[in-house]
Amino acid sequence: MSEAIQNRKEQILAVSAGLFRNKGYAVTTVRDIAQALGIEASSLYSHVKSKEEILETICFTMAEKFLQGIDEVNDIYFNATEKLRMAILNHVKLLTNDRDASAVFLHDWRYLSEPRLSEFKQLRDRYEQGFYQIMDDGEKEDLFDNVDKKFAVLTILASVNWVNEWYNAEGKMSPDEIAAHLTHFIWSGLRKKMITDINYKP
Amino acid sequence: MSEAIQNRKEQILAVSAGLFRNKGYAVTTVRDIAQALGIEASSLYSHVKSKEEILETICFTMAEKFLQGIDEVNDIYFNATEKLRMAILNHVKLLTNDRDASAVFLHDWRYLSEPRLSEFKQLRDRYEQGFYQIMDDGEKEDLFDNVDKKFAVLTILASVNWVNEWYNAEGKMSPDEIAAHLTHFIWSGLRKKMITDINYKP
DNA sequence: TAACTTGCCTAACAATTGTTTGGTAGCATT
DNA sequence: AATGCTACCAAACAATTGTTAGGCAAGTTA
Repeated sequence: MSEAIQNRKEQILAVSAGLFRNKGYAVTTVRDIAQALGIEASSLYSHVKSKEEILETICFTMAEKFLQGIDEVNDIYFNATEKLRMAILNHVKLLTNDRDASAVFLHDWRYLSEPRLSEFKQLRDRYEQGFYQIMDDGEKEDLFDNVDKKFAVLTILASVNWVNEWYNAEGKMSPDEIAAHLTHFIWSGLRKKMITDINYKP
Repeated sequence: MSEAIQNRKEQILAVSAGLFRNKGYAVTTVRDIAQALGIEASSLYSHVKSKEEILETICFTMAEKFLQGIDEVNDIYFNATEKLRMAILNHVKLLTNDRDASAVFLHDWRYLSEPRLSEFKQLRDRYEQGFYQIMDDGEKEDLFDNVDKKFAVLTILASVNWVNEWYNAEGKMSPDEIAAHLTHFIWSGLRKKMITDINYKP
């Protein structure tokens, strides 16, 4: 029960995440997973309760990481500029560190069944809420142009999530560079124009 | 063969797109589709060759619409500012006009099988290429800050595609307003700062 | 050495999948 | 009135799905 299983279980999770990302959860069979591990399908059930348990574990593990990140950012940093920068950095780092699990987190959660599905959505909302928090701060600090906050948050999340689709570990951009670019790009769309432009340091 | 079938076929496509969007192509069964139409599963095959033919039709029909839009924009307008504005407007309008088919176009194309899958990817690339074209124009016109063009295109597409996830027909934002906001947001991240800021009209 | 546990196996299962076959009632055309 | 076509249906199909049952060889513990 101790280490051997734990390792095997993590293997199963990693391999499954890879398959889910490439083919999608729904069309990945337990036989696919087993084959990728060099064992028979039924052997999986020594380590895992069901196919869906695999999905759950991946989704909720990633959700916790994302949440922990945004909570830390909102705790540690004091102004909205820093917060936004660090929130984006955290997001991009999580995305690029484990692309497989991230893709499952972003796409395949919809195949969870109740009540886990609702729980997951709540976590997602809480994460989104963390970004609203930053927007509120920025507004109080009078940093922003007249922006629709909901619109801004959704567009920010869209840009950062899409990184998962095109990021290439061998590409010329490091996660930090990507985050910096994104932050610059997004910040340009948010911040007060003309006056603050002069003080703006990229 | 003439109108009745044509209408029925369009019904099938519309209903299928809705189901694909809500549940995903892979977990939508032909029995689901049939039930939504009030007929039996086998009856579908009087109108449609296979389940995948439905997916193909939806994906390629939308692909053509998107492509036609970007081609027109690049033909008709002369400067990059206008082109970008109109390309985004076109994209948002297509997305909001048929949310179901758009969602299938964005997400479920991956379930196409070869050779259609490769053909589809080509069309997608051509569409992306249309945006690169605009970036090239903008560079020649010296409108842009020092931006990584690939990065810019991907981020633009990310922002506009995400509209499909949260757009609500009953919401307070019209497609035109969304497009205008997005254009403003994106343009802020691209254009030359300070100097052009003064001339910028939102 | 004996007893247990672990991690895998073969074989089978019930359910669900997309699709095919053959038929039929209603309609339009001749 | 006879013919043919259209849009549907009931029934069945072969394949694939997630999962379970029972067993067995290896290693661990007593």
